Amino acid sequence: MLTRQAILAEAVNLSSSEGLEALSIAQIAKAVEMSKSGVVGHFGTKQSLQLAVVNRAVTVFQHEVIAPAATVPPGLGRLRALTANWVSYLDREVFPGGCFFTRAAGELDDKEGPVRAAVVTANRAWKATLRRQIMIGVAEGDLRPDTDPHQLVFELVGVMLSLNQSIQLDRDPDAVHRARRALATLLPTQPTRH
Amino acid sequence: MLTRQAILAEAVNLSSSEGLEALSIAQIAKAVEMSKSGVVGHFGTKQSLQLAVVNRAVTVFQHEVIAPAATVPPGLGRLRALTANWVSYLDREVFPGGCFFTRAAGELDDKEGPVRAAVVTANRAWKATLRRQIMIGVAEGDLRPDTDPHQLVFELVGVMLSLNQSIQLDRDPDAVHRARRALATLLPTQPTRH
DNA sequence: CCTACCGATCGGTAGG
DNA sequence: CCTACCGATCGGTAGG
Repeated sequence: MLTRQAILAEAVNLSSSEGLEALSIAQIAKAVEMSKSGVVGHFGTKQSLQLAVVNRAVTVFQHEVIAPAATVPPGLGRLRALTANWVSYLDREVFPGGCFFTRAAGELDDKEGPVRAAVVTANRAWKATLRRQIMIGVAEGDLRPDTDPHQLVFELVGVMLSLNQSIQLDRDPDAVHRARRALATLLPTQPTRH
Repeated sequence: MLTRQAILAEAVNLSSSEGLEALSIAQIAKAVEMSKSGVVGHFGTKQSLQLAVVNRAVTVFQHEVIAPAATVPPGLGRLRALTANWVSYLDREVFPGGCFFTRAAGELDDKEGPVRAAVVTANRAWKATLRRQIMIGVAEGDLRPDTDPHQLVFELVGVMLSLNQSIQLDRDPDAVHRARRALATLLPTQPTRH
């Protein structure tokens, strides 16, 4: 089990910077100083390994972005915590090469199969988390009553995708600042309660 | 020269759906019913082929998105035309698998070299085009005087990245509607002159 | 967990 | 433009 974790950690890093498709059992084996068949033994096929990698990335994301926001009361406050953690997660490059899911999404667009499905599920769950906090924020009067939760999620995700690209492609030192400004426009800064 | 164009057309399609890295000379050769060395003869190396593909994609993008907006007067009007064409370009899937540049950007994040540089240049030129129209719009009083052009470009790009992902990953039939709503929020709907 | 091997595919070259 | 080949790498298996 310990080696399995070591293999997975290496596989997540490799697939985050080289891509989920380019993930190579041989490369992982070399990185963890093991034979190729030793690696295969833990996962069976490359596809199972890819699925395990996606699940591991989900765990990391939950730990880095979602869990720390759980201490903040639901609604606009938690929504702001979630987006702030999200910016920080991209800024700190928790995954080498930027957001693991953005990268995986781009790669798996066209390829049907369980790996794509796993990424879609993770993405959907994350959007649902955001939407839930938006709905609570609306119900509590901290967000405008005519707020369309799906629409706001769409726009929040846009800010994060733009941030990810600005960091990774443009290497723009102002990227984080821009993202925070955009978020401030989308979300009221001070949760003014009742 | 005709065969070169045929090879390029095939290469653009392949790299748009499979990725610029996964581009395979052998696959292209099969697709255009030619020998591998026949293909190589036109480009020398895989890297030159990739560069030619990027340039070809730039030409397509200019033809589909930029050129049709040239009839509209510069400023907010043209900016709105550019973004509308951009939405249409993603909606019609001019490139199979979504925006060629978004995909390439995600893939080339980490890999230094001329191919990455070409994508960065193309991306920068496009952002500069948007920024120029924003500045004219501000100067003409059609956009708020406190508009930060870089900031607005960042947010416009976010809308398009979110649209691309919604179409390609989520396959959300409301994606285009969401993008248009987001754009309407960012850009005044009626260019009210003087 | 290992070595040793399989068939397939890769980018690229030699020689014509 | 072709055939024929190169060394490298791929995912996966046999047999231990």
